[in-house]
Amino acid sequence: MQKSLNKMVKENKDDSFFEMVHEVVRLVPYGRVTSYGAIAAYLGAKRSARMVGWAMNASHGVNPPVPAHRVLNRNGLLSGMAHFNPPELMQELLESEGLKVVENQVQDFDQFFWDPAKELIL
DNA sequence: ACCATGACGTTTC
DNA sequence: CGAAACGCCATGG
Repeated sequence: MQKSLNKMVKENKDDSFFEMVHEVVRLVPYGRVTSYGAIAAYLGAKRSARMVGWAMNASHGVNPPVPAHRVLNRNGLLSGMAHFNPPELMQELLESEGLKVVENQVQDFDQFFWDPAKELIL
């Protein structure tokens, strides 16, 4: 699954896809959330939402840090919580930013939704 | 080139 | 509401 550390280090100059994803996620404002699909769409590959999620897998330990807790699936579900340490951390982070989470789902998701393609101006 | 693997998304049952 | 079937596509073996 993960590249060998050796290869990782050797290629760490590119990471193009991961880099872009991380970049966008870092731009998500405090207290706002977005979705994998929105990010993928913003990057021009709206059918590659999976790749976005995959990129998040590589967001552990990168610098600067990536606020992965602000990235949810299309339903506002904390689909990535299983990858946090501990899993409850994701929800706690969101709640600490003023969001309400019930049953692993962000309330008023559409209200806090931040779409890079619409709110971000290059 | 083929196959498996996903922090996804949409549709259908 | 949950589960499953597809579609999608980058990466790795």
